[in-house]
Amino acid sequence: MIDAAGLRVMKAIADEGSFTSAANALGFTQPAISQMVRRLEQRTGTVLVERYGRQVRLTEAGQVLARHAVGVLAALDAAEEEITAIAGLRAGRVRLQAFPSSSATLVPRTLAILKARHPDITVTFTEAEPPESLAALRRGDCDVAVAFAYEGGDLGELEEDLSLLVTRRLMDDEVRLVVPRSHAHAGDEAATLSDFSGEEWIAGCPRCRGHLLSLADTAGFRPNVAFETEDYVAQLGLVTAGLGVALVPDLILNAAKHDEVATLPLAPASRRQILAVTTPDLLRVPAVAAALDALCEAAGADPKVSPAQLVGAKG
Amino acid sequence: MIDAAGLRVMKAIADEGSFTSAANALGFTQPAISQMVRRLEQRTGTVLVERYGRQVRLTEAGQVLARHAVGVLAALDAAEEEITAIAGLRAGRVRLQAFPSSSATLVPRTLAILKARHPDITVTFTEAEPPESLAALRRGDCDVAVAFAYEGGDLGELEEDLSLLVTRRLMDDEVRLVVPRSHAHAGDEAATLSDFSGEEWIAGCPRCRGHLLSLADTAGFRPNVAFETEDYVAQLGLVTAGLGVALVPDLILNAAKHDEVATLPLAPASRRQILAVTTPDLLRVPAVAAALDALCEAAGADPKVSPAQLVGAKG
DNA sequence: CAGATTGCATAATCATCGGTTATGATCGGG
DNA sequence: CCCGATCATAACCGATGATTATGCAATCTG
Repeated sequence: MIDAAGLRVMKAIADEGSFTSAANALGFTQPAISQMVRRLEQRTGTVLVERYGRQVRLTEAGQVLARHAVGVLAALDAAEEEITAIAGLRAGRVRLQAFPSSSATLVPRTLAILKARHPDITVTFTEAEPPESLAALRRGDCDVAVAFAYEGGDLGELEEDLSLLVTRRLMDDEVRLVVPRSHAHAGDEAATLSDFSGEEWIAGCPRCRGHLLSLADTAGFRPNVAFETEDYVAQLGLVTAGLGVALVPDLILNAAKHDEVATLPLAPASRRQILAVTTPDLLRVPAVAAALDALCEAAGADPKVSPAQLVGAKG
Repeated sequence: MIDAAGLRVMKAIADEGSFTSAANALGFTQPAISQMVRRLEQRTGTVLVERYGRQVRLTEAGQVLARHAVGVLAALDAAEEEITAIAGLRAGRVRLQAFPSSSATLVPRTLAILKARHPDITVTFTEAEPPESLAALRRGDCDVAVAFAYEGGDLGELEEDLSLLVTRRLMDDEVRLVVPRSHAHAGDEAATLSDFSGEEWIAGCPRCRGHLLSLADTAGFRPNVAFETEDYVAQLGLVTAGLGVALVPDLILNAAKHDEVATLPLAPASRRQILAVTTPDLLRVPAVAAALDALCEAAGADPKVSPAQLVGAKG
């Protein structure tokens, strides 16, 4: 019944004192004001302005509208300002979820970049394994999920349902075999998995364990998994103690101290892809786009820095 | 840029969780919501809803709009409610100005009627002589002015400029000659003004004095005005004390005690019209219209009661 | 007092907005 | 694997809300 335009007009009349001035103030012509008032009057069924001679005055009802206009228009302006702040990255929120081993290096670097570039957007970070983070993304509880996908026997097979989602490849994370320094193969240039079929194995998270089993299956053995822990530092400790060998991604080795163990590249090499995942719509949200850019940059997936350089520099 | 309709839609989506439900809640069809959202999105340049599969969720920007919608829509409702209250006489204001001698009878009766009939409208009353009350009306500081106009030598001549104003005739107020009980003509049925050319006169307000001079001029003499006071009770007191004679309207005589004096109708009779004056626009304001009706009723100008009856009953 | 000026109202016109119905595409469930 | 639910799109259409042109009345001015 009453809309913002009507209120704006009433307030302009109250402020300016005449239809003509109100029209000028609003950038309209005088007849526009005339009929706007007439429409308002017949909509509300009340007299809003009192015409006396060639001057107009607001009636009580008109003053009521003009008075309310102040608050309503202010609220609308505030909403608009908030929206444009979000659009202009002067505000906004990104809810990031990343799997634990990325929290050590990738995420902190991303947050630093984001903070430096857009200090006014607030970033929320939650540690979550890909199944949960992707579920949160689907549920709407998360804007960007950092996940990983092993390149299994059949290359490119992603272990999660990524339909309806968009992914951005951040980096390839090579998986290495970690053995004690004292191990017979510790000095090898590369490790052939079948050489370690008799070892005791230390497995990581469920999906990593699945990957280990898959690789071993290809190599023709079934590994003897003696320990399971999601804590990579603990895995390295167990290897150091000579209690077994483990497959550990580069991403971890770059972040955790591992002087006491030997890390061998696999032959043939095995990698996992680190992916940033979001939805097509969120991709167009400035803050989310900025977060994705920061992730790429932190991962070295930016055109200027090739993934190889980055991995090489740290390995 | 953002209007109330858009906010209403965003809030409905937030509340209902889907376009279809929102459309039902608002009484629209689903495509209406679809394109409303699209318009809003391209106006603001931001993504407002996130489509995931066949469900929609608000983005942060969308939630901002939905959040602001609550306040804005509440304010609009409040404004609308105030307007309809005024239209329905459940609220509203009338600023009444009346000349002093009407304050005694006419105005109190009017206020009582108004209060009984529409207890929720607030009436402001200011005592003012017609020139000032009409000026206030023109200035917009008053909604209804109760004025009087003498029917001078040339009948129907109104002493005020009533262009642009509307008048409603409330009653005819006959002017009587007031003389001491002891006066030689105290027992006459009617008074011929020329018989009193030698008297000392007690004049009232400037316009009443003007009327006296006009009547005397017609009767062929120039009255000797010994006293001037706007206080009618004082006038009666002066007459009682034998200090002179005075022309006093019936309206006063009906209200003030005057046992000690004789009141004679003039021959030929002289009257003043009591008028309610307002502007054409204000006439359509419910509270003003109600006030006018009450005035008419209080004055007996209502069709059911003729002015003659009323005046006769009280004289 | 007449004429110029000012300010609102009205008429005719036109673009856009904001709704409708009809239909298509796609996701999720039986 | 098909069906139902949900959103998107297209075509259409009336009402809204602006414009220009003009009229009329009040006020100011010489």
